[in-house]
Amino acid sequence: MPELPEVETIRRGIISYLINQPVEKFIIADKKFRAHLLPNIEKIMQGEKLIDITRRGKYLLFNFPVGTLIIHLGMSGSLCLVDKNHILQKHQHAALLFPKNTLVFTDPRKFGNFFWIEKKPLEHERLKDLGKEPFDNDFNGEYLFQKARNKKIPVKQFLMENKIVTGIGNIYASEILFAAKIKPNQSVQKISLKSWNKIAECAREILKAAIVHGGSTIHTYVNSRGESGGYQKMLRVYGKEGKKCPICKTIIKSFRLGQRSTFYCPRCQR
DNA sequence: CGAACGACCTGCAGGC
DNA sequence: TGCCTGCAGGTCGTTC
Repeated sequence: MPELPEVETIRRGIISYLINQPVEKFIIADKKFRAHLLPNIEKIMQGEKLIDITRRGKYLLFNFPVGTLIIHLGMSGSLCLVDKNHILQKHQHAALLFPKNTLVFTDPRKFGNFFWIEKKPLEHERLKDLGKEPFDNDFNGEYLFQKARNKKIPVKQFLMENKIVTGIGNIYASEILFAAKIKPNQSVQKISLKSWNKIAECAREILKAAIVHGGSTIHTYVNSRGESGGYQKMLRVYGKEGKKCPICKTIIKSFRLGQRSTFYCPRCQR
């Protein structure tokens, strides 16, 4: 579900409701989801005031004075704000109760992860090797070009490597390469600096537009209504196999690349 | 070392 | 209606 735009949309959607609020209670409803936490975490977090919610790649960081709760939503995870009297439903594995709202973590497939780290969250094992953020000033064609040396993989898989650039997943990788007019299976060895610049530029544009429109999937995180994000209807190739290319009307094709479905226009992308 | 692939989970759509 | 297969927004660990 969540790539960078969805995670960022969640962050923006909940932060104003929760910032500076103390945690009244932290509930772990399902012991089997991937909660890498201390046994006494409920006690540790009780009464702690939420200082800020930040993001690194697809990870959300809930910063408290005593430490940081790091949340990754996996494939099917979501966070939503519900009323105080909410009763946890199926697949709702954890909840953070604040004075005015409750934040609920829902994740049918249980690929999502919770971590707790006391100091320096960016040095957490899962975060320390992440690549550049697409919106970093020095994320550009030159950076990608350098990273691609010594690599022999298709460009789409390259863009989905979090050690190269964080936050681009299966949907946006296809969308970005369509915008950049590059074939998903093009070897990174064959891509010119000029094309890398185009890819970097398109990545920023696509991701920015997706954030502005509330992501492609879940949109409303308040009162738990799971609506589609506004960017869903702006997708140009992802999930469009058999439909016409919005630019040239050629039929969009799809194939498997690295075990992931991949979409492209055979005429626009070369 | 990089690259390929199975594993982790549950739900749903489609074919028979 | 039910069973089977394959697929779904991610990423880790193992193997070659």
